[in-house]
Amino acid sequence: MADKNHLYLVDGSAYIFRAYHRLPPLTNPEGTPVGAVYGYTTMLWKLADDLDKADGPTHMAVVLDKSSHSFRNDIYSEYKANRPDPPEDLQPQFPLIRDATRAFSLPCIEEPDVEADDMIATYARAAQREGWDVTIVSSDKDLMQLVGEENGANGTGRIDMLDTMKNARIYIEEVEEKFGVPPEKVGDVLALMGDSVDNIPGVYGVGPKTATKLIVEHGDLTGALDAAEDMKKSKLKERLIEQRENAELSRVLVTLKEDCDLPQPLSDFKLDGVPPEPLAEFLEKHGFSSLLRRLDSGSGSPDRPTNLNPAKQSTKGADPETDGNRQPLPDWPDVDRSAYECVQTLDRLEEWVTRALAARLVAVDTETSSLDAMEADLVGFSLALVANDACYVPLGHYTGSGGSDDMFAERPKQIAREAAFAAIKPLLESDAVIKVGQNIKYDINVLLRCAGIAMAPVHDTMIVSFDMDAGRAESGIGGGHGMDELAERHLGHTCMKFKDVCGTGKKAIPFGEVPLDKATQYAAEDADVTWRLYQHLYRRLPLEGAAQIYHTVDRPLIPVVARMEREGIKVDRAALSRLSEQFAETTARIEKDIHAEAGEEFTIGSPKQLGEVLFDKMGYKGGRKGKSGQYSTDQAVLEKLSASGATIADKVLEYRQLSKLKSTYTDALQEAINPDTGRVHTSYSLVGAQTGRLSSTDPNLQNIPIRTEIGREIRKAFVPEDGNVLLAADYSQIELRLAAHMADVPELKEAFASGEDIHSRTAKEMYGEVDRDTRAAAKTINFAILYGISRWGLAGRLGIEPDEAQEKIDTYFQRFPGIQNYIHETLESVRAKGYSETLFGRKTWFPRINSKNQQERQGSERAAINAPIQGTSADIIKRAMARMMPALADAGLPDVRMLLQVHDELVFELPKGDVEAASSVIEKVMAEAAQPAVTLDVPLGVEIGTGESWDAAH
DNA sequence: GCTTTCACG
DNA sequence: GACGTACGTGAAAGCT
Repeated sequence: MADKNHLYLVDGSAYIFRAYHRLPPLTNPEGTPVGAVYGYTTMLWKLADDLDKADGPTHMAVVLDKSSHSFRNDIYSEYKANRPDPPEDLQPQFPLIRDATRAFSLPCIEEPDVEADDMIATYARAAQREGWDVTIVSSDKDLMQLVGEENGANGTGRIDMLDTMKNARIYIEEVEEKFGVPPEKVGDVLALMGDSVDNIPGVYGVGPKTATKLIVEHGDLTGALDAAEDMKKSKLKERLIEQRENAELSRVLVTLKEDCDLPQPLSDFKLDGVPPEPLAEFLEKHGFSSLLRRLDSGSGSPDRPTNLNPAKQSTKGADPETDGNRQPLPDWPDVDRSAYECVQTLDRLEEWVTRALAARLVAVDTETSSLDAMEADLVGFSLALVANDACYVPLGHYTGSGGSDDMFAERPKQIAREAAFAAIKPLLESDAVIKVGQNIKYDINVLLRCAGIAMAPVHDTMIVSFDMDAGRAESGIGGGHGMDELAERHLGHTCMKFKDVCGTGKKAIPFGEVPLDKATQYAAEDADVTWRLYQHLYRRLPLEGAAQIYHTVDRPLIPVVARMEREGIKVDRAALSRLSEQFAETTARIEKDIHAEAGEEFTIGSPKQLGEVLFDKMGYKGGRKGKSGQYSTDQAVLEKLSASGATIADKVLEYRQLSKLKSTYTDALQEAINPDTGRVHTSYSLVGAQTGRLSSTDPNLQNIPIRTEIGREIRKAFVPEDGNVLLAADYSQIELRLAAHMADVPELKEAFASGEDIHSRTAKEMYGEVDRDTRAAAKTINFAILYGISRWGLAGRLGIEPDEAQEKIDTYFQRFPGIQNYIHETLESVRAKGYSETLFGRKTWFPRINSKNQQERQGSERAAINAPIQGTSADIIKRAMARMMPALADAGLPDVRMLLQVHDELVFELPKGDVEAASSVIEKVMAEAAQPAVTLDVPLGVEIGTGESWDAAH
C-alpha cells in the first residue's frame, strides 16, 4: 500500500443545523427551502475535491441521525426532551441531505437507537485500530473526546476533526485550548458542565471554567466528586455532593458508544474513482446552477482529481482523428481472454456477486437469442469488475441443432436459471451498485422480461460516448458509438467479432450453441471492454463539458425509453390486412395500365428501368443525374412530367405510393406484432441522430403516414385496448419558437406570445398582406431558414428563379435581422470551436465545417445552423419524457402509459376516465420542460387530442 | 453493400 | 466546367 488510508466521517445531521442558521434562506424552483442543503452540497464538494491532496480522504462516509430516539432515552427519559422541533423550513431539507449524499455516491450511515455521534465514534475507532488516519467533519464538542493518536494493529492511527464552516482543523492542541484538558478528559468536563440543549443535567452551577478547573486539579470526574468531601464549605461543595448522581449519569450520557454494530465494513467507504450518482441531475433539480456550471467547466468534481488538465479545446476546425478522442490510455493490462472465468456453480456466482457488491460498480452484458429485446431469450450474462477480472455465466447453452427446447439436446454444466437469477437480483437491483453497459437499455429489457430483474441504477458507455463525441466519428453501426469501434478508438483493442463466434449468413448458429470456452471469451470480453470504456469515457465527460446533458437529459431517459419499448402499441391486424389486399389489387391494375402505356412489361420499381422507359423509349425530357449516369425518376421529376401531360407519370406516382405503403407499412406492421404481447414494440436509439433526436427502428414508428388521406388509413390501425383511448400531445411549432428565442426575433416572439399564426405573421412582414399564397410561401421560407437556406433550394421550392429567391432571403433578413445574426454567430462559433451547442449544452461536432471541399463545407454549414434548434427541441421533449411518469403517478394516474415519441409528439394510452386529469398533467409537463435550466422568451404550445385511433387523436 | 426513393418531424 | 443545392432520420427494393 503506497499511501496511508484516511477516512473522513461527515457528521451530516450536525452540519445541516449550523448551515441552516448561517446561510440565506434559498429555495429551489419547486419552492422547497434548500439553503442548508446547498451549504451541505458545497461542503461535500470541497471535501471530495481534496481527494488527491496529501491529507485528503481515501475513504469517506456520511453519518446521519436515524431517529430522535436513542439508547440514551432509555437511560434517562429527559434526554434531549426539551429540544424544540427543528424550524419548519428546515424540516423538508433533511431528506434532501440523503439525496445529496446519494448524488455524490457516498455511503450514508443511519442506524436506529444510536446517535450519529456513536456511529462516528465506532467507525473512527475501528479505522484507528487498523492504523488509518481519521478526520471527523464536525465541530460538535462531544466528538472532541475522540481526537488523538493511538497505536493500532498496522501502525498509528490519528483522529482529528475538521470544522468546515470555520475551515479549521481541530487536534489535541485545539481541544486543550477549548476545554483546558486533553481529549480523553473532555467527557469528564462535559459531565460536570452539563448541556442545557441536550438536557444533560451536569452539576448545577458548574460551568466550563469550574468544570475544567476541577478536572485539572483532581484528575477525572470520580476524583473531583470524591474530593468534594474534603473541600472547604461552599456552594460548590454542597452541589458536588448533592448532585453526584446527576454527574455520574451525565458521564454516561456524554460517553460515546464506540462498539456499535457496523452496518458496512470500512472497505465500503473507499473513494476509488467511483463516479457520482447523477450529481448534475440533483444540482439542476434544486437550482444550484453555479455548481452545475462548475461541474461542466471541469473545475472540480467529486470523482475526478483536480490535478487533471482541463479539456483541451481545439481553436481551429475539429479533426476527428486528433481532437479529444485521443487520450493517453490508462495503465491497464492488455485484454487477456484466458483470464476470464466461466461460472458454472452457484458458489462461484455468489462469490462474484459479493465482490461486485463491494466494488459498487459492475459492467454487465447479456447474451441472447435475438437482437430484439422483446423476443430474445436469455442465454447467459457476463460481469466485469476490473480489467481482465470478468466472467461469463452460461444459462441456456446446449449442443446439437435441435434448438434450445430439444429434450434430447445435451447441456453443459450450468447453474439453474432461477437460482442464478435469485443470486444476481440483489446485485443488479441494488441502489448502491452502478451497473454499466453498452446500450444497456437492451439488457434492462431482456433482464426484466426473462428474469424479472429490474436493473438500476445504470450507466451506458454508448450514450456517454455520444454525448461527448456526436458527429466526431465517422458514423458506422451505432453511429460511431458501437462497442467495437469505441474499443478500437479509445483502447486500441480489437474485439472478438460476433460472427467469429456464431458464424454468418445461413451457417450462423444461435449463441446458445456456442461451446462454453468460446462463449466465455466472447461474452466476458464484452463486459471487460465495457468496464474499460466506462473508466476511460466517464472521466472525460466533465472535461468535455458533456456531464450536464448526460446526467440531466440522456441518462435519466434510459429507463423511460426502455419502458416505452416494453409497452408497445396495439395495431389492428385485420385492418392492415384489408389495406394490404386493397393496395395489392390497385397496384396490379395500375401496373397493367403502365405497361400498356409504355408498350412493354418492365419492373416499375426499378428506377433504372423506369428511367430508360420514360426518357429513352418514350422520349420525355428530363436530364441525367448523378455519378451513376442514371435518370432521376423521383417525385419532383415525375410531377413535372405529369404537368407536361405525361399521364404515365401520374400512374407511376400512384403505383409508387401504394407499393410503398404496402411493403413498408401494411405488410411490415403485421409482421411486427409480437406474438406474446399482441402489440408492436419499436426500438428507440438514443444515439441515432447527431442532433440528439431519438430514432426508431424495427419497425420505425416515427414515420407512419399522415400527410395523405390514403396514408392516414394506416394510422387508423393504431388503436387502444378496449376501454382505453389514445392521446397524442404535440408541441406546436416548437422549432420556430426556439428559433425566435435563440435568434431573438421580437416580431416572432410577439406573435407566439399572442397566439398569432406564425406563418401569417411572416407573410405580413414579408409581403405586407396575408392570403393563402403569401402564407404558404412564408411557411416555406420559415422552414428554409431553420434548415440553412440557399437561393437555389428556395427557388426550387417556391417555383421561382434563384435571383428572386435571393430577394426573398434578403427581405427576410432585413425584416428579422436577429435571424441573420444568429446564423452568422452560430457559424463563426462552430468554425472556431468545431461544435454547435443547444440551449441545454448538447454538443454536435462538425469536423468538415472548414473543409476545402465546398460541397462538404456548405453541407456542414447548413447542418450546423439547424443542429442547435433541432437539438434543443430534442432536449426539451426528452426532459418532458423523463418527468412524465413521475408526474402522472404523483397526480394519481398510474394507469396512463406513455407509448411513442415522434420528435415533437408523445402518444399515450389511458383509461377513458383518466383523459381529463391526464391531459392537464401532460400539457403542464411538456410546456414546462425547459425549466428550470432554461427560461424561454416564448411559451411552448402543446396541442392535445384523444380518440379511438392514432389518427383520431390528431 | 450501395443507390434510389419516399415515409415522417 | 461540372456539380448540386434544406435539416434530421429508416425501410424497402433493385442492382452490383
